[in-house]
Amino acid sequence: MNKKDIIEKLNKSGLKATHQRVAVLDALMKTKTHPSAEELYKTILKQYPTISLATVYKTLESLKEVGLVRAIKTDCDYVRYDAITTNHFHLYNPEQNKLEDYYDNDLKSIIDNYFKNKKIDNFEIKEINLQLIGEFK
Amino acid sequence: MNKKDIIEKLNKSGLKATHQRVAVLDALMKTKTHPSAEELYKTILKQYPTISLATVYKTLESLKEVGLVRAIKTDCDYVRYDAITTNHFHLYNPEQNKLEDYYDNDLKSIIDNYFKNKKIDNFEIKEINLQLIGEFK
DNA sequence: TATTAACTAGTAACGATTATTATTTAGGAA
DNA sequence: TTCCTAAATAATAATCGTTACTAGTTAATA
Repeated sequence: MNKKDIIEKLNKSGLKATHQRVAVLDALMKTKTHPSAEELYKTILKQYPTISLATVYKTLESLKEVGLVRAIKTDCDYVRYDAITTNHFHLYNPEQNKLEDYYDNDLKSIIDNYFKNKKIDNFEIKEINLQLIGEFK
Repeated sequence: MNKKDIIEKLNKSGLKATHQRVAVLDALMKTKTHPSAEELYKTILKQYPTISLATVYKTLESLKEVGLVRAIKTDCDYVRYDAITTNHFHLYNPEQNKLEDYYDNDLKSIIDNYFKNKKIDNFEIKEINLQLIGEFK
């Protein structure tokens, strides 16, 4: 995705398309490692040496609020981020601290269909968060 | 579950059955709110006024290592704990910061069966972590 | 181009968690 | 039972990811 598209994405979400926000969203969309704010900051510094770590945090928070970005909590002690593309799940290994996307439309359908029929008392599902813990081979 | 059973549980797991560990496990098993270490500490203080917060943290870590306790990460900024009984899922609302157990053997079977047939390349599942985000009514 | 609300940089502060260390204790051996 | 010792705890300092603060800057609109 090029810069124009990113700027449009931001504007559509009601956020000012600042250089910093474009840089953060761009960097996050380009990686598959689900970086922390700090990792993202270090990456962005190479292209944008004056950006502040606090800005990266604040930007991620703003992007999260408008739904362009998702925070992923794992067993590790910092938050990792995910540029939202489509519904997917995650594979995680705590020893390696490795986190990967897992796309599985079949499983997604199965779970979605399940909850179409089975309603939970006193709870309305907005989002399904599935993390598979295990070992990468 | 009474104290004797808790002590046995600890011994079976290879942990010394100290008063502190019994108190922590007992308190965690008695609640359904999935408390944080600090909340648990405050609860335990009433019965055990000399226990230290650091001990609660360390104890939870030990119990987690042997599989008697599970850490639950949510959108909120602290870790919540769960005395493991049987496989279950969680319902969570970020605004209310409310976290509840969700038992659903049907869904559990569906997912387990799904992964009996469908293997993920280069990944062996050890545990399935499902959080349903939504609104309590 | 001028205006201004929104945003950012730099840094201090916060708070959940972990590390440290002197003291205490659980559980096995004598 | 008493003794012994490795393991655990209490108290508190330190850590570190994240957030708050504030003076200065900028994107977007007229």
